[in-house]
Amino acid sequence: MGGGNRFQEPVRISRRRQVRKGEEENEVNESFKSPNLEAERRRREKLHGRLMALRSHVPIVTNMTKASIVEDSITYISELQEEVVNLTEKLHEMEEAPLELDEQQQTDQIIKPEHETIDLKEEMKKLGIEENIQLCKIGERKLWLKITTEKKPGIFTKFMEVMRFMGLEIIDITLTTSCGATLICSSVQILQGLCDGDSVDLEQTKEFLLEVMRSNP
Amino acid sequence: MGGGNRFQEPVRISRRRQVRKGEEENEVNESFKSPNLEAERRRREKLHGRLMALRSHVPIVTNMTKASIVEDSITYISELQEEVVNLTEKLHEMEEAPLELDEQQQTDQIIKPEHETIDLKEEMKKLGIEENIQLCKIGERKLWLKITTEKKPGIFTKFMEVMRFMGLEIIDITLTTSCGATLICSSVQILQGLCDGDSVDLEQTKEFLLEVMRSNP
DNA sequence: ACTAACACGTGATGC
DNA sequence: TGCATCACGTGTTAG
Repeated sequence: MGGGNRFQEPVRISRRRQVRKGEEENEVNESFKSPNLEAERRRREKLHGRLMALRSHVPIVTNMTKASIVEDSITYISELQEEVVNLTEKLHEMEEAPLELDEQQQTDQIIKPEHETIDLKEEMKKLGIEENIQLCKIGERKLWLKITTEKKPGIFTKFMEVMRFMGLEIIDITLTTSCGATLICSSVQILQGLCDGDSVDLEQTKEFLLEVMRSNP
Repeated sequence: MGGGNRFQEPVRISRRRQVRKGEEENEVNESFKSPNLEAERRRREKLHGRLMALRSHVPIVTNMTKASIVEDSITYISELQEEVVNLTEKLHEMEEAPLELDEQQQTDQIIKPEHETIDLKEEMKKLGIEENIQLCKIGERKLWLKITTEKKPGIFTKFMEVMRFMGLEIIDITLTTSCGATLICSSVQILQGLCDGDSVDLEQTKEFLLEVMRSNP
């Protein structure tokens, strides 16, 4: 792209002093003829301004030249259009399936209730999920715990009962079921017992929980 | 917007036969001077083509005039940009929380843990929390529900029992206690009953839940 | 020297 | 009659 690139600055002073000849006239005119001279100027300015405005709306400009501005704006419009299409697609997908998950098997399970849960435990082990309990002391009288286990109908209720039995008050809790497995995260407040002086016997608590969770309802 | 609108068709035959005068020359030239005449023509054609292409990319065109084309393209770009912003916003909202909450009072309350539990119910009412249940159908056999209520020891267990009784399987759930109030958000799968042909009686379900939650343990 | 891009003034063309 | 827009050819400037 050679050549004088930058927009040429307006001149305004009639630098062209030319002679015009009418069809049958012959004499030389220094005079000024142009009924629409000013109008044309306004038109040019207008277009120029519009182009500059357009340029300001386009993030990437390869060249300051008029044609390039228009060209870049075209490509930009195309990009925007495609982006809009993609976003709407994604959004519609999301509306149908609010949870991300592993896509496939997940949604199949959730959307079609169908036959429930034959061989949950095996499915879980196939997928590499194992029964697991983690405990963590996060405060003087506070615990955080994570439980992964197979999905059983009464598991959550049982968990709540155990918690109450152990004198643990639920501060907050989240439960998620997926692929025949259940994940529970919760932080609890220690109300009574279980507090051996200053410390809590985490290992013992963990074993107890594990045992209870494993026993069938 | 008066004036010759439609693009003027190219003329190509030099219809202007003018006399040019050099700075100090005076004689009349019929001759052809134009080193860059053809180049200029190509440039014009180029810009023209780009403008037409731009016009073809913009759905709404108020006028065929050059300035209008550029102007319309600007507004179109703005619309597209805004749309993109809106879509991304919506998408992000969806990723974080599948459904909107009431915002305000909620977050304000949740942030301050402070002193525990004297006059729970009164405190809740002071802060403007009222027992509230929202239900929302988010799929063929799926419900989303939000419950705000006062903090009661057995409320969560009771909730689980009620869910099981109603044939609702917990897909996921979060519980948060704060300032003597409890917030429960959950999405559930409808296993049995409650499904009246295609639709679910949300209002009835809601009333039932409300009643159960209000009754003391 | 050569090319590319610009602003200018002009005649023409519809409204 | 104006008025707005166009294409054209040109002089000019910068790479």
